[in-house]
Amino acid sequence: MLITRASEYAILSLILLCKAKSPMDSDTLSRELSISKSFLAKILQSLAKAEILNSYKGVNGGFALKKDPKDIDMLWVTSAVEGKVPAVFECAPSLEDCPSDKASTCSIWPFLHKLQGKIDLFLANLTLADLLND
Amino acid sequence: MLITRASEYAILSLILLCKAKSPMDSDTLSRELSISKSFLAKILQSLAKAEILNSYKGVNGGFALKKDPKDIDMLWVTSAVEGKVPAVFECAPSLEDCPSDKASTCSIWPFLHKLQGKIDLFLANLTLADLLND
DNA sequence: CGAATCTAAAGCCATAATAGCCTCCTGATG
DNA sequence: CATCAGGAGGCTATTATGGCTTTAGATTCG
Repeated sequence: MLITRASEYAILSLILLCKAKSPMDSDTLSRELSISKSFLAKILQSLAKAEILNSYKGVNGGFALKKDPKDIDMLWVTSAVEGKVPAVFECAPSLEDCPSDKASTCSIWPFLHKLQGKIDLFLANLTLADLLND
Repeated sequence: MLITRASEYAILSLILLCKAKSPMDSDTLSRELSISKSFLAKILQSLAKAEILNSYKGVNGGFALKKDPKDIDMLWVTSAVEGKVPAVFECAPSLEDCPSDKASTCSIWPFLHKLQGKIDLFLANLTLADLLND
């Protein structure tokens, strides 16, 4: 969980960038999507750092997909934008870090772990191409 | 998207309530889960309003599942707690409400609609029983 | 029955995180 | 070197999270 608007905006941007074959600048994207320009700029920068987008400075610069749409999955996108894999619960990824002394006998950790696995699998199997095709 | 901690806490509570066969009060649940008592109380009230939980006042009162775990799906839970179906984007559920004059020719709506459908389907097909079994 | 007690329900207020705004800096282009 | 667009940081507004208090319904006991 913990999926915020940043992930939404990232996906929307990727859809537009996928259709536009030349780089689009953040200003154009924010106008097209009616999204806060500065917030979107940070999101695009995150996507660039994650190697999902290429960024180009200067005249006619902007952002463009760095990968094929079929190679861009939503887990990657949300992780890049949220700064981490959207975690169901802080303790879910690793039992070792559990602050509780009940770590080894935690009654809900197995279920959280399962839920997290299902969410991750869903996001990982959903690519940008899946959203564009069919 | 727009899935917050409230949904997490709701799921955690349901898992515990599923295992405890007599009603648990919000105070006990908040201690078991190390969650803010007052915030959890509001979440439990939402789940009660959505007919997912029964609530009992007075001595030995608390909350208990109203339905069978296999009949409680995550779309229902998140909708109840977030106050609405977690929407990818405001315009996604209905094209009619689109504030843009490009409604009928919106270049991303079809993709948003598809994404929303996939998320809804995933959540709707994931029941509390699924998290407890296997 | 009536009082005391238990717990949900509902409101208001404080804090923390997210979303959005603005300005300056950096690198690229012509 | 003038201009364009990304990079980075600080600041504000909005929303989410959490705390606290009061009210209301249910139970127990005398």
